Amino acid sequence: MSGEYNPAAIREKWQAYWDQHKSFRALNPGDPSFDASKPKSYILDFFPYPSGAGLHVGHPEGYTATDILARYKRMKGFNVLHTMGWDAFGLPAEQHALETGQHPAITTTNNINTFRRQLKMLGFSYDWDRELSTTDTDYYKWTQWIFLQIFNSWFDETQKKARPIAELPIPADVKSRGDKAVREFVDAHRLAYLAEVPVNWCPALGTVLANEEVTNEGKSERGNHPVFKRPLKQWMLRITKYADRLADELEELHWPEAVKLMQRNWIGRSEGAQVRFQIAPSPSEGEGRGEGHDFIEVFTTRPDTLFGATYMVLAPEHPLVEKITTPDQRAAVQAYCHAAANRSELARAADAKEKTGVFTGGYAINPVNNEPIPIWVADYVLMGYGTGAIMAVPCGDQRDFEFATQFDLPIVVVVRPPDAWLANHNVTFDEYVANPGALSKGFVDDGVSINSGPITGLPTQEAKKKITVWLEERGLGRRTINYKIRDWLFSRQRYWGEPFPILHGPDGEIVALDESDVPLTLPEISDYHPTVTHEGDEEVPAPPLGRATEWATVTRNGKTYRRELNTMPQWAGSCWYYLRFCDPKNASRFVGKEAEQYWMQSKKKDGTHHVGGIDLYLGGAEHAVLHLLYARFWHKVLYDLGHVSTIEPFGRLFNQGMIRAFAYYDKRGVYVPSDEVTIGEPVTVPYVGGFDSQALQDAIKSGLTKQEIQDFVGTAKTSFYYQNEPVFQSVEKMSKSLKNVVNPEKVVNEYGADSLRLYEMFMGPLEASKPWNPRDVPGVFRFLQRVWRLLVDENTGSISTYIDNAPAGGPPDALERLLHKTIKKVGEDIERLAFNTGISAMMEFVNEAYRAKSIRMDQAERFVLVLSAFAPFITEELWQRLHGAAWKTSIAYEPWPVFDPALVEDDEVEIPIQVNGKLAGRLLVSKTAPQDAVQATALADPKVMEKLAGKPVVKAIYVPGRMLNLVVKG
RNA sequence: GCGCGAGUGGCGGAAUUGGCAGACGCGCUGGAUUUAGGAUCCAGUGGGAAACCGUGGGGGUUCGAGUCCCCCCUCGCGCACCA
Repeated sequence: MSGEYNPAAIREKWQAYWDQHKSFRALNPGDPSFDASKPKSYILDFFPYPSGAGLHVGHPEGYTATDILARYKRMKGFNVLHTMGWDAFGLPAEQHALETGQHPAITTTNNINTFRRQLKMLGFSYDWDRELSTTDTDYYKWTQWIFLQIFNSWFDETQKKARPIAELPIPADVKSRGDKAVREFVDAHRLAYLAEVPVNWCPALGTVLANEEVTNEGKSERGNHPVFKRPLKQWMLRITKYADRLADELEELHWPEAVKLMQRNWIGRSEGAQVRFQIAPSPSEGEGRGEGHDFIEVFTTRPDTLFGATYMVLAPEHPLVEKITTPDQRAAVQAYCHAAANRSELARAADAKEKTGVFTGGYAINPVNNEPIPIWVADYVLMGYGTGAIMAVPCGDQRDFEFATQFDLPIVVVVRPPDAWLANHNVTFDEYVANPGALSKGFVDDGVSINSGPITGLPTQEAKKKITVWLEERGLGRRTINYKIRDWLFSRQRYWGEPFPILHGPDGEIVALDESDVPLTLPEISDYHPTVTHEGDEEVPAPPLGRATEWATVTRNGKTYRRELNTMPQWAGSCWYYLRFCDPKNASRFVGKEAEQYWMQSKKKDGTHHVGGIDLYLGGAEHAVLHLLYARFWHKVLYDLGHVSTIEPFGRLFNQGMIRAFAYYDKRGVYVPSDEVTIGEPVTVPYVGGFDSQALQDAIKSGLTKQEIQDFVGTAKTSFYYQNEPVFQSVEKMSKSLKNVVNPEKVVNEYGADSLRLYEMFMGPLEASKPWNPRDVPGVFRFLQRVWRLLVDENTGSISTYIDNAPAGGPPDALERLLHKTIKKVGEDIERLAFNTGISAMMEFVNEAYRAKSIRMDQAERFVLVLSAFAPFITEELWQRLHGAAWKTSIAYEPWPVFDPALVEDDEVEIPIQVNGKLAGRLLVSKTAPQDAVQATALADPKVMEKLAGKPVVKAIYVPGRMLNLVVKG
């Protein structure tokens, strides 16, 4: 090898070495030579879906960050668990199979091979012996096993935890009704159950879709086919039982607050009251209607406004609509409900500005004042939330207010707004009460109850409590908690997923396979298309697994059973992979107890256990809600059943920001090719700020001239040119259509893996969304070249002449001090995932050593150690070269260098001298210098004297080692 | 509409607790070396001739504000009739 820095050759050499020596194998408790005295660190990436496109630059961003931390922790003496696997079930491979006929397993294997090869190029220190794929039989065996645990348990409300189904108490009256009744009772309490639920049904794809697989236009994300809401019998997981724990137990986690908030919002816990409204005989209809026990139950968070309830609204799907509607309103109501049924929920929400609705002709009795109030049907009330019916209080709710003003329904003010609010809206209290509809908005916040019987005069919070008690005493209502979260729709009509370990008996009996019967492997089929069958008029999904007729039929004890033909959603495999990584080869358990306890339990500084065991879980924000919520739910079930030892899986969570791309467009808003844009003199040109290019083009098309638009929008500075015309820079998502996708493999080939790693970390804060600038990559490459030339003689390839072989020790020189600072700074920055500033500190050190053209051998070694967490390839090579014949093994387990706190602090510092807060001069002083000495020196400084202009100092603020501020009058 | 986050040179960004704004890198300018350079090295680089002015805009607190408070603007993300 010649002496020049050759990243490609170095990469190949060390990649092979690490592979051969299994350098990053992590030992488990019980393994020979496992060192139990070391602390552990479990550092985990969101595992990828191995798509056909291979790695994009977003993958290495997170993976490099965790790799730096993993390498650092290893050098700090931790046992590190750092692993990689594949979330490989899912729709793309199946779609590919539909198009090409290639089995999804083949596509998946090919894609995994590409991903693995590309990841290995980047030098990540994964324990590749622990690699797993959710599609491995050995893996999904245990996914099915966990499903069986969920299926075979129920939620005990008193203990607030899951328990084995065998422990479910069966009420005597159920028992007395026989085996079938008992079976149905049990099935109705399982955490996994079959239910008829409204789902997103896409006939063209032949499958049910999750909400997030449906676009805002009510089309399928794949293929853009229409999607309808319809009831279907599907597998559900009872996640709602865990709503409180999922919300409350977020508290202790070291997670971004934004993610916690998103999860809490998704769970959507709100406290209020359920209130019963009797249905009244309609005045126009006379007697005979609404007799018996008919009542409408509503949920409200504002029971204090009950006296202002002037009408009620039912969702169009509400079961009582038909009963309540009077004959003369029937046609209108039916038409309205029919129209609502044919619009997706999303379409209904889209035109939320316009309230629609129709009067049923029926009335209900307001339980607090016995007033009859009209019952309407309107689609702003959703069947899926609360009871599907509301009491409408126009004065306390913005939507009710809008509806009331639109349909001219009475508005009764029952909450007195604060005076400030009234003043803000230019009305007096009397004017507001007399005519609240005159304003464009009602008052919906907390105030003081008025015209409200027993709660009149009480502030909102107290009024809520008192009226709830009042209702409870009279049997009219009770305190309730409502959640937005729904049970988890857990089945898909697809081939490429985990089969359910479930049999259906001839009489509708649901039978789970024994634990010893899993894995239930996917059968081979020749056609992956889902289809529909017809049951009467109904289209019923026929999942592709139905084609495996032999597989699907099972005979037991002379009875014929049909296998469940649905498969599990892609989320299933990712719900527990972090547990399998602890013990991936275990054949008898989903994870060995000892391994689980070692890797998943994490101690806090005070010695107590952290609620969640994984020390760092890092990935994109796109999984902020669903994946993390589902995985937490499974984990809690496993905890309740005694299978895992922590209540939460992910102690610390971090979201990396998205890497985007610069894009350039000209004054007409047309994109120009990025690689032909040049930088020139900054000029000020008319600019269409606030427009994106599409909006701009639309504006031009709609008749505005370029000049008119420019006059309207002002000017901006640009220094980018395309064909001598100034162009504007914007930041966009990388996309195939804009042709701005950066391929990491190309960057590796051009600059080396270390440069790619370093650049991705140097771009900016890990959590920030930031643009990829190809122009900046050579900067970090040059840094690595400088490191190389500092330590290696380019002509001979032996150790550089800059290296001074003086023994370590002796009086600390400036470089030694800087090295100690660098070691401290880089270590701290790694811990807080601030890699960009750590890299800049290393650059400063190299610049300094380079300026001096001299570095001691022991300093060189310590610096290489620090750099090795970031740039593993070049540092392995340098480590070997620095040691010559004495070299033994990889740098990866060398101890992280220690810094001396005394050498990190400078004794003498330059501090600013300010006069009235403005800089007047600088002074080199001892850190511990007393104020009077510093002040005396400062006052003698000519520049300071000039600033003071002879005025007396009335006050002086001195922060030792930081600054001195002299305050003068005037 | 509601919630969260952000706005700093020509560009990416730094400033961890209210204490020298612009670290580090890119780009640019000048010089050295070189047959040549998209290589390397050295120096300079917020604006302004200067006094001074400068962290989206306006106000405030403070000896002192990029950082804290109030109002507004812009961008990004999330939720979106959740009663």
